[in-house]
Amino acid sequence: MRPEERIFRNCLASRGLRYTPERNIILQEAFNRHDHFEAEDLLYSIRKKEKRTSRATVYRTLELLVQCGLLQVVDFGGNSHHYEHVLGHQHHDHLICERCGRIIEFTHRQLEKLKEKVCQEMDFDGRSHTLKIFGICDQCRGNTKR
Amino acid sequence: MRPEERIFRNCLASRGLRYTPERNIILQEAFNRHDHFEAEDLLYSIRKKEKRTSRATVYRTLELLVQCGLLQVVDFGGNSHHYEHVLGHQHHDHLICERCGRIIEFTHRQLEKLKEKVCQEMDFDGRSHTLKIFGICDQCRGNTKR
DNA sequence: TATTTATTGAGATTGAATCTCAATTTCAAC
DNA sequence: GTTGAAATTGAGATTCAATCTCAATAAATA
Repeated sequence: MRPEERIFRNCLASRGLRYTPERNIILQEAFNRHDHFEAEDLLYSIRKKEKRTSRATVYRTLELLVQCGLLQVVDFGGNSHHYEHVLGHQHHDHLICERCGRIIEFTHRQLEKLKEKVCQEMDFDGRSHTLKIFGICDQCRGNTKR
Repeated sequence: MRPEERIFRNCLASRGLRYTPERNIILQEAFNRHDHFEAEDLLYSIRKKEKRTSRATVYRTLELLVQCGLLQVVDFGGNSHHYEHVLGHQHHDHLICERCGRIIEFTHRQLEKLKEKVCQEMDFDGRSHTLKIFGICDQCRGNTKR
């Protein structure tokens, strides 16, 4: 059994909830993705495969996956939520290209340290953070056009 | 004339747009605020003062104020955009209390440096950034309750 | 004055997300 | 395997911020 499935099953069980076929399909589909995705995308993919699932169930299950620590909500400034995997991915932050919309992940050791420092100075119990840097990516800078 | 008004007038003029009474009211109201606000809040405040303005105009004018560099959109994870002043406020980042929703601003010199470094390493032309640290604020930690 | 262009506002529309509730499924207890 | 309690689902309604439409109006220019 894939690790995400075991975790999801356990998390559900611990709350008296069931591992249903629908939740299975949505879990599979969410973990087939290798980058950020939106709820509507996921719904669309599932329906294209003739697997019937309702919009409500997709949204509900994504919420459960977040609560179980398998997914995370990331906001990139659009009008919809994006999700990304937590399991098997160390914490990272994002570079966002304002021209092509590409999202590039990065990590930097010093950032964690800096965060600690800020929290100490501000007397804040920091638990998580997001850093987004907006700008122009290398590919777009290469293109003089547009 | 207040600096924000001069800037707005200039910015509009340079694009062949007009400084209308409605735009004036919205500018005033936006700059009376001293913290983050939402478009609907602003509309409500204006209407409470018997100044008639349409929803469409508020949204359109806020967009203009962003384009003119007077306001900035900030997302705190809710379902609506928040705006904050740019003019007269140096760049800052945010601590967000997950318990009481309080938003605390902070700045840290090292963060700017770190950003430069990351961009250099990633070959990215960074233009702006946002760092949000989520956690529990000092006040809420003081309250053992809840 | 006539013409062009920008602006406004009421209301319709969009679109993501959530909610409702009857029908269905699952599970545990008997 | 029957029964009852609880969880789950899905179709469609609803919410809500945000945007769009378009006719009426206002301002600038010729």
